Amino acid sequence: MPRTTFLPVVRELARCYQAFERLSGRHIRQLGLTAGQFDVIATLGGTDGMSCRELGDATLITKGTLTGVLDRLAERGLIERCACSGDRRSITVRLTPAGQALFDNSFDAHLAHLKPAFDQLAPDELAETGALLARLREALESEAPDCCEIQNN
Amino acid sequence: MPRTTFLPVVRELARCYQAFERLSGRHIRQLGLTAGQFDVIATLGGTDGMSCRELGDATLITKGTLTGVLDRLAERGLIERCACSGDRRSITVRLTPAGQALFDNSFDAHLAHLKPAFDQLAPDELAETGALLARLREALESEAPDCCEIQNN
DNA sequence: TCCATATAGTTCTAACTAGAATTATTTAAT
DNA sequence: ATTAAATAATTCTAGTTAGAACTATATGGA
Repeated sequence: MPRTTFLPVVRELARCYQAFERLSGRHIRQLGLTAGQFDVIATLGGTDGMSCRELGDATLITKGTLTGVLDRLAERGLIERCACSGDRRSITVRLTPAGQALFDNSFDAHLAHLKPAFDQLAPDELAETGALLARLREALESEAPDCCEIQNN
Repeated sequence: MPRTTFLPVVRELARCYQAFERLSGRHIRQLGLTAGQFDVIATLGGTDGMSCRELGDATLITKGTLTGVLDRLAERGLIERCACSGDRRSITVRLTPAGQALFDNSFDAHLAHLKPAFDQLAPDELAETGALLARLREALESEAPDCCEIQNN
């Protein structure tokens, strides 16, 4: 019996993700940012700030890592942390005017950098890819619950 | 105009890859290995060794990183490096008997750990996912050539 | 009120990451 | 034979990674 029908899919998933990171990362580095830093800037752009928790959820950056990423962005004056919510455990992270300016100047340029690659697929192919990836992700998540929330059995 | 038809796909790609890494990594860590270490063991398993270059290509591990991964595997006696090829710049990396035993004991178990997730998709869905990922990867790679091999224009 | 538990963010550790620079060796062209 | 360019692996740097431990604050019972 063929014991690994899914291994080729795993391989393509990894290679595809890596190819995206390479194309995307090359441009982001030209902006003087890392992938994680750009992710934070792009997520905060157009909002009036969010907590570390929300930011971590939106960006896929783990909370332990997020602290360091925010430290470096704050050092460069691109974001600011303030205790503006009622909960004193929580902080609100927000783009500074400089961070907002960077977002305005770089986000569309970054999309333009990526667009030619995605234009090579037909719209319905792209949509189908997204749908299948979502299905696969749900399957993977159902076997690896985010936290300890193993639902009864 | 909708300026970002492809952003949702990017998002799903990242989330799906991360979900896989989480499911896979959890099991691999129980074996006392990291993802990269397991990748090397799994790639070398059943072969009679390969060079760092071949290993890097097969595993998606960058050559700078590979040195460190191999160092740690060698420290633990799971792989060995020897200068067996004609080219004295090159080394051959090979599983030791202990490494081979680890491969024999863990590879099938790891597949079994992943299988329930992939079983949630129909075979033709899996095949279609793999095909679309391959198409997207090719598109991404065509815009970000691996090295400096920009083909004429 | 007091206590157990949960949550927000930070800190810590070992390992991985890309990319650039370095060393040793090989190959190709003079 | 000699030199220039290419290649294999290692080293180096700054940053990211997951996970676990930690501190501070909040919340929901007894």
